[in-house]
Amino acid sequence: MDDSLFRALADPTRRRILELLTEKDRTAGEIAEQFPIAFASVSHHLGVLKAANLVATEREGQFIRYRLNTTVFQEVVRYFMTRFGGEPNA
Amino acid sequence: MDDSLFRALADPTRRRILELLTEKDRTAGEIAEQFPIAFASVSHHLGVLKAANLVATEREGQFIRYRLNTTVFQEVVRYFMTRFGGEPNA
DNA sequence: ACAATATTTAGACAATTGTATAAATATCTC
DNA sequence: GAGATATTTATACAATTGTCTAAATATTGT
Repeated sequence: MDDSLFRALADPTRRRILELLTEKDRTAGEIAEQFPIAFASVSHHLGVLKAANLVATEREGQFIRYRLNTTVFQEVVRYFMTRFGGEPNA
Repeated sequence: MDDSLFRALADPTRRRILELLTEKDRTAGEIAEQFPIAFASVSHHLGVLKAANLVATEREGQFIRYRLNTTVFQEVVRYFMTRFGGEPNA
């Protein structure tokens, strides 16, 4: 399991971004305007999420649209299920 | 979902500690000797895991035994299932 | 080609974090 | 109670991170 994945999930702003993307795909600007921090800061968070493969992007003219990479979330769930989902210890 | 939980999971040493605890409960010393870092550093990590409620402790004489708190892991799985486990977006 | 809009990248800085050593606390044995 | 073992807490420091402003890149429309 990749280290960048858990580091990416460690920040509350990034988790909020992911939750926004569960509702619908959004452009960087649409995402950024939901937060009180600078656009450049949100862009940085988006970069972290993308590096962790939690989101994917597609250019649409001047806009860049972000969407969830649901595959990776399934891997996260599998990680927790297999390692920690079992019966309690002796 | 508590912020301390995700921050606790963000460190690879701490995730390794959790994996060790899936095998069997262990004392702080047994855990610490698995890592190349100082005992005090491992103790710090154990404190973080405990603060996040990912582990619980019980004193056994001079030893302190750590065990997984499986309840919290189920909450983590539920978090990912409910928010990100659904169908892909439009 | 220029100006406007959308987004990222670069550089700087303060806050957080992981690690270390040393000191403190707790338990056990003699 | 003194000494040994187990563990945590305190303090310091280097590395990482989140945020900012300013500059750079990309696209669109005139």
